[in-house]
Amino acid sequence: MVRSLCDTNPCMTHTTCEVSLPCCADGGSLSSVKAPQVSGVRVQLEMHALWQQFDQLGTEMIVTKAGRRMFPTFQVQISGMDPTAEYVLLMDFISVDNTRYRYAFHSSSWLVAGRADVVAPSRMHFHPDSPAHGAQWMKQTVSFDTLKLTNNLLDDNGHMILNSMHRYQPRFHVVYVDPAPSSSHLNAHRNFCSFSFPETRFMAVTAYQNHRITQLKIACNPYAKGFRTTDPQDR
Amino acid sequence: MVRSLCDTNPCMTHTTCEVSLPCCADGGSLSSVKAPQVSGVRVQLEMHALWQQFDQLGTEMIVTKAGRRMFPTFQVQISGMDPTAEYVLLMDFISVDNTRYRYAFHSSSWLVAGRADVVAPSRMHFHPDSPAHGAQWMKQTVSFDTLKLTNNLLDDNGHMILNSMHRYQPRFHVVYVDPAPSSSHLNAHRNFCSFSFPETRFMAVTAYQNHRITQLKIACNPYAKGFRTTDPQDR
DNA sequence: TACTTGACACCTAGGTGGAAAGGT
DNA sequence: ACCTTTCCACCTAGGTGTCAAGTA
Repeated sequence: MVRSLCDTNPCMTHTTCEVSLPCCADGGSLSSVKAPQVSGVRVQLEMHALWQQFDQLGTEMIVTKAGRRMFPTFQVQISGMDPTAEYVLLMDFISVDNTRYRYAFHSSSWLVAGRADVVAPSRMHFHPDSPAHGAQWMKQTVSFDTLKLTNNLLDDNGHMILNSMHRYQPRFHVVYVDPAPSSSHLNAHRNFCSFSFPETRFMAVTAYQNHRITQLKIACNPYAKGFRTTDPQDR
Repeated sequence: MVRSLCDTNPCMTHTTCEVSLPCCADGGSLSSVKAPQVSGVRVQLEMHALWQQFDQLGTEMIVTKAGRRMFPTFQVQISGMDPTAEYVLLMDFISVDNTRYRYAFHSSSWLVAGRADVVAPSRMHFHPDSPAHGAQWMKQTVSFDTLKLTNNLLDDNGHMILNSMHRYQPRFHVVYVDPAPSSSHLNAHRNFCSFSFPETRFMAVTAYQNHRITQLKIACNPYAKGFRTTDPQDR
């Protein structure tokens, strides 16, 4: 099931929508003329049911100084690429709002705690297999399992820097590597398309707040098997 | 210290020598005209002292059905590449002679046991980072630590297929990826150079024969630490 | 009070040679 | 007799949440 379209209409529904790269954002009129290598690209989120299960509780992702993996892992199945063209795949994380949150244990809900802190340096995470041909990307699931989240503003390990107690939306970008170097700058806005899956939004935290999130992580993440007690809800 | 030269003279000394790719072997007159992207490439074997220590005892490498890593690992430091040119790095293993061996425990030596068995299918192992630019290859040691050896003639995991009780010489190849596709076939012999380090020769075995090799492996390979007794020769 | 850090036990994943069994 | 295969305990390497302590 294709869950994302590579068009430029700001999408307000709760399914999927396309967003522009910050550096290339325009009114939408220019970016609607996409290069044929990206215009047909379709992206499907893997482990969709698991993401939804977390999203319904309010997904939290741990950030640490050393860097922490995401769970669930962001994985996609891609189709519609030019098999012979070369692509770079990358991710970034954008702030969902300008808000700092706090968790109210008594009501088990997130409350606004003020304006967002100073914005962390925005980074791009290139998929380590980049660049590769369309055929390579499409033949199996593309996984960002090595991506790590950190709250260390001075991180020099290339991890994604996020502010704890802030909400983020992961974004996925497909960039066509134009073999003509002269045109690649002029047509940069034509050579990529971006995808956001609202069910992958999450709150960055240094320790889990919602106990039901903790339990779901323990139940589903194989590395947390040591904390399982009853109800072996494996895989 | 540069230990290998990219020339075409068959080298009979015990230091280093260049060998041609089997498919491109010629009299030597043609291949002496190398493309500038490979003519200056120099390769230095890492862990040279360790390799020599094993070589003096007669290096053995385990082969298994599932595939076994090499120890020591084949690692090289490269210089002299064109930083902006693209290269593919690969390895293969050639039979040192046409002989099958057996080990005489009483004399602790290898004896000829007849003609070589039917030759195993020859494979190339591409370094997983291939292709990459010269600058990338040169900036740090290139390691073939994921390469595995197998004695399974029907292996479909891409491992290197070797015959047990036969002797092999690892070879390392640097291939310049010519951006002009039409010329890459015509000039294939100009676009690569190869390196052999005699101290990396070894006997393929399914179980270690020389006990001193076993002890040296246990002493130096961190994964074999469980078998260490006295003399903590830890790295 | 509210959040962050670091040490820790407990996992997954997979690389070692040993030892016994299997094969020819 | 000689070689190969399989299972195993013991490692390395690193991903989990917990808990106590630290910070402001």
